[in-house]
Amino acid sequence: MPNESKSRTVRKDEREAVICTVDVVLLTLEAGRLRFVLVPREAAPFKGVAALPGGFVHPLEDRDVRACAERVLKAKAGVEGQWLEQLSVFSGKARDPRGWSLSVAWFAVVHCDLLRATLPANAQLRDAGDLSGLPFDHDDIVRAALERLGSKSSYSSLPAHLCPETFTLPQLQAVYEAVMGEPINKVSFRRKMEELAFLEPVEGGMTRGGAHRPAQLWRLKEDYRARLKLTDRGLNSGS
Amino acid sequence: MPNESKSRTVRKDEREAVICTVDVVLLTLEAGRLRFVLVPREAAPFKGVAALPGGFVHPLEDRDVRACAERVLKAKAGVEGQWLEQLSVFSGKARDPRGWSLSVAWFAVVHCDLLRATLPANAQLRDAGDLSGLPFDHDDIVRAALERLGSKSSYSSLPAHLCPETFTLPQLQAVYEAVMGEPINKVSFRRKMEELAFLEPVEGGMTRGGAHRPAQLWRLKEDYRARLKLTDRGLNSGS
DNA sequence: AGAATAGTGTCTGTGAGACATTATCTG
DNA sequence: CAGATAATGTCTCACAGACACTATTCT
Repeated sequence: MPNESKSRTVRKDEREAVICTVDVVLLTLEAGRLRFVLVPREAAPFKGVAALPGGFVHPLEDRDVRACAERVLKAKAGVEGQWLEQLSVFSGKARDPRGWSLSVAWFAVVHCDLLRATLPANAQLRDAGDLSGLPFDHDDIVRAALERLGSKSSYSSLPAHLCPETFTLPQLQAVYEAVMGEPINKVSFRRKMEELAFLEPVEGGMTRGGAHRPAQLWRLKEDYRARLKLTDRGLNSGS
Repeated sequence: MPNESKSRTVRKDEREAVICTVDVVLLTLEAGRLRFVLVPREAAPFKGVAALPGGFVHPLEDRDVRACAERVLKAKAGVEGQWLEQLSVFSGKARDPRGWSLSVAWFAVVHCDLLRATLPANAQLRDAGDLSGLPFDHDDIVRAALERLGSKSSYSSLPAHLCPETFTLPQLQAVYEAVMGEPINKVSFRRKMEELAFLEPVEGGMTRGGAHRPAQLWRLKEDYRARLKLTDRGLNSGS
């Protein structure tokens, strides 16, 4: 950390300044497809272009970069987010025409109903397969987020945050399959869910289902719900 | 990214500035024990205190934060490092008495002979179990590095970088065990190594061993040696 | 020969996937 | 009752660990 070589001191002139920002890949699952949020940029560069929700780090307002990401998420996408996890830092001279920049990239996950309820009108949901036309290195950031999502999902409670409050096991399985991009064995899936034990059954089947046997409803156990605050266990620590 | 809320613009006064730094946890294995490098801080705060090798991000010199970490590693520990991987960002107002700071933490790995050869005289190797007296939040950073090391090791080629150029399988197994903190089944270990296929045998056994059967020497295949440049696959991307 | 460690062959239990069967709804 | 999907029981195969045995050196 702050160990300055003695020949130089902290200079604050334009050329030395580091532009510190945060970018969030906010993912959701809608109609079985992964999508992420883009909002039009309010200022130059790339003014008006659809970009990841992001913003400068504000030392006076933000307790740390996590708080900064939460603030940006709330301001740009109107969402609190149910899962927020640090991805990686993207940095360098080339990525931002204004100069040398450092962006702490995050990835977040919400259920699409929650998202739709508060998403600003000018925001768009882009299909995860389409990374065309993104400004800066936002395509790289989205790719990193998708990769992380895939690798983190088998098996954590993460994908359950793409579901509504309550859900059936077949629904949840479909989400896992969408996120990991491959079919899962039904029996194995159920065994795994039971073993991991972060689900609890809800009273009352799924009566209004259709012409078939109703399914049991489940929800995340209490401990696994308040993700935003408690994330950052395991690999990713720090804020 | 850079989407500034319209009520404020980038102000460069002291209170708004973000202190951008890099800190590296440089790990090695010596006499079967994990150790990490500490160097005395050259300037206030904590002048003279043993701290992680670190320094300010220099936009004029550093291509990106990875290059910055490499520069710091070279300057403070005299080492090029064989594995360098982004850990996480540590940030906030409290961690540095000078003000709101953002440190990109890295973890690096070297063989102890290489390290000892160029380590500055004022540096020290601290046992991984001893996190006492570290300045800033360096104890948190080291903890994160150790956790990452443990979780990333089973089974990647990472621990092999804690070995000399050539090594025997029993030696390598001991390294894995030290890093993961638990004994490994010999047969499983060998099966795994063969399956992962990043090792190749070296001509000539380990004749001068002792009163027992000599062991085959192995080394990392070409592709797995130049780690510094190629890392950042899988989870951690960006720089 | 005996001690010590390297390296290999084989057995077994665990767990994941495939498949089949039973259960429960609607029309 | 037929059709549809949920839920569960069971078989098999792959794999990881345990154990035992063989191999090769030095004293």
